[in-house]
Amino acid sequence: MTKSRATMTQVARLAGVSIKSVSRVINREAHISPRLRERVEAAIAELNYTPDTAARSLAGARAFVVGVLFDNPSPNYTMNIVGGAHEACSAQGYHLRIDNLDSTEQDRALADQLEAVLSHGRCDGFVLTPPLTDIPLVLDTLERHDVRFVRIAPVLAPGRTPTVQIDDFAAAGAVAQCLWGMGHRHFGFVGGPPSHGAAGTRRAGFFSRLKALGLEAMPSEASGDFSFDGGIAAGFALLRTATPPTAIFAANDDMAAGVMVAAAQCGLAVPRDLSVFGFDDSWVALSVWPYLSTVHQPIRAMASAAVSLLLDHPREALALEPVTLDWTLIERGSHGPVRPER
Amino acid sequence: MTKSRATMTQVARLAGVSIKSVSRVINREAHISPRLRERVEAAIAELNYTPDTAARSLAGARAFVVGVLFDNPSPNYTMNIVGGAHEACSAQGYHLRIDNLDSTEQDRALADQLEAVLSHGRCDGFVLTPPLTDIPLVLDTLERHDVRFVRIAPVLAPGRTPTVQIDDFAAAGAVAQCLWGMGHRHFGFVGGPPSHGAAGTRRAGFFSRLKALGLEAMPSEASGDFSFDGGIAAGFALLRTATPPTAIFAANDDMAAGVMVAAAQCGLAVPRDLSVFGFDDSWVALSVWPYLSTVHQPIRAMASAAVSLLLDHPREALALEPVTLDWTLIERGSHGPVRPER
DNA sequence: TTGTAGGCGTTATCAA
DNA sequence: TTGATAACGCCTACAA
Repeated sequence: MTKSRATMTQVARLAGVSIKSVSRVINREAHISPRLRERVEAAIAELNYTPDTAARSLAGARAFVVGVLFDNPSPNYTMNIVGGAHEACSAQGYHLRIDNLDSTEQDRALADQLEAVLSHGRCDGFVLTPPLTDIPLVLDTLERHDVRFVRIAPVLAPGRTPTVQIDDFAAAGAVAQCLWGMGHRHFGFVGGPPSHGAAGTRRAGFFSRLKALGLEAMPSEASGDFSFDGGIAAGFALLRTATPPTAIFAANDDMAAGVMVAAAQCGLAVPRDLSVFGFDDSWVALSVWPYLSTVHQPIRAMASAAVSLLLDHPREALALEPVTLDWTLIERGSHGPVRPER
Repeated sequence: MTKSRATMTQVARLAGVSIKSVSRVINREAHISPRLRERVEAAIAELNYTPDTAARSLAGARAFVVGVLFDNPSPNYTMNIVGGAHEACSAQGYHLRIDNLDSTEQDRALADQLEAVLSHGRCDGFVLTPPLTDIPLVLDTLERHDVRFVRIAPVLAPGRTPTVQIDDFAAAGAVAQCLWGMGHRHFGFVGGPPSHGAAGTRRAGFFSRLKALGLEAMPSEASGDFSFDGGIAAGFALLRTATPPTAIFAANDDMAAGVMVAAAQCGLAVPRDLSVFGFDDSWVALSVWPYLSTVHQPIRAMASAAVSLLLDHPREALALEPVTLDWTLIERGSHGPVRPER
């Protein structure tokens, strides 16, 4: 039952062609007659042939390995990235490597971590996720080593490298629009740490739309650090004031969940007394009650796209034009119309 | 700066030995004189040599790939499994494959999924996670294909295959003990679906200890399905009764978080009016307020151990004696002493 | 458009 | 205890 896998030689024999021709078909090289290709493909199908990755990487230039570099505390986010990247890899017979860096380290230590990763084994390219995407040292080191990489949702120097992203600015604007449409006029915003640049973009999109809508008093602000704890603290800071906002937009879901906790502690019911909006549509959005209204970010798809970018383009032809995927406004239970003033 | 990696031949030349001897040292084979080994190791260190995985797998019997098979909806759980497994793999120069099966499929479809996974590429072994660990069809298929695998926290036929686990029974007993010690006498238990056998073990451990402690009225029960939603529903079922429990133990954290929501809806404050205990110490435990008291399960370590089991033992020497790791009772904010009867 | 020869870096076989 | 030498399955040159 354990029949050994077919080899290229066997395929060639069955198709009555040379092994090199089979190789050409497999690698979609040019200059092959349709007739030959057809016969080879038939043989491949009949033998259920799959090229041997080890042999290919030994003989050729490719390692058939793609790496994901991450430093994101949220397992939800990372799992989606890994899942999406892995899917794209495995569809093309590539392996996925994942390496967790610690960007809070000193520059020197971070550089060492990177060197270790790079010397660990051959790799055809890397996918970078925030906040690594915005650390100059990381980009510099990778470029110096002449390694290909694609960044996901970077903020720093967007045009510098191949990129996959969503339009954070527009999405945050849509949140503002939605809340405004429900009558809210007093807003709060919970931002992220400087290292997560996307928080800044979301803030800008939110504020900009509100201003365009005619809002005069800009939102009160508090800074979380993209964490649940930070969200609770920020929520208190925003809510325990003379004129608390009726709607709070947090730059990610974890912080939004924290804001909901703060609201409950303050005796405020969500969404009756306070509307809350998050960003990411991560796992936590469905682990709070009411379910969190948020912006869905297609993280898996973004990671897949990043890998495809890496694999589908020859070494020097990586488009620098960012690939921009669609976000979706997810209106669940944590927001609603503003209550009439008492 | 991009100096190409050293090869075995170069090491051999530098050490003044044959390439085969280097190979022997690398693979820790027997019958090598200390002197030779020493020289080879010096050369390896000097050249900073790392064996080429592709070449090794082409020439040898190993593929240098380990697979993780999962079907667990919780990204936290899966991420920890993947992280731990990956760590162990990469320490030994192995790649990690991850494959998501859908065990809700019909037998036939599930078998097809497995066949697809198995024919996808060579693999030196698999790590199975619940609930796949307890599906006879999966075990049978894997064994029929003569594939090595280790199960994590299986319930079905524990001695049948190499296994890594914790003592769910004892851990659940500790929860009972803790709650009992705080004066609770009216308990509720939220169980899981039959497919997740561990829920049954936890139930048994909880009930058994309570009985040993002298409790007469066994806990009221409700079944969630290991989900947040299920936990909310189960919480309502348990709480909206004439004599609601003062403490509820849920078989996992997601359900416990749901119970907390139900409690809040019922006007019960946690832990003042109701104590809640979860199991797993997953991400959600720190995304609710108060933080969830729970049992810490060393998931990463379990996955690492599973991979080590696979890699450190020759084909037929996989110990059947289960490897049992330690759990920890994590007492956070969701439980406390029972309130005196009103 | 197709085919031939050689080699990638390692392990396996067999001999010394 | 060591060392030649032949695979492993494929790709890169080059030739036809």
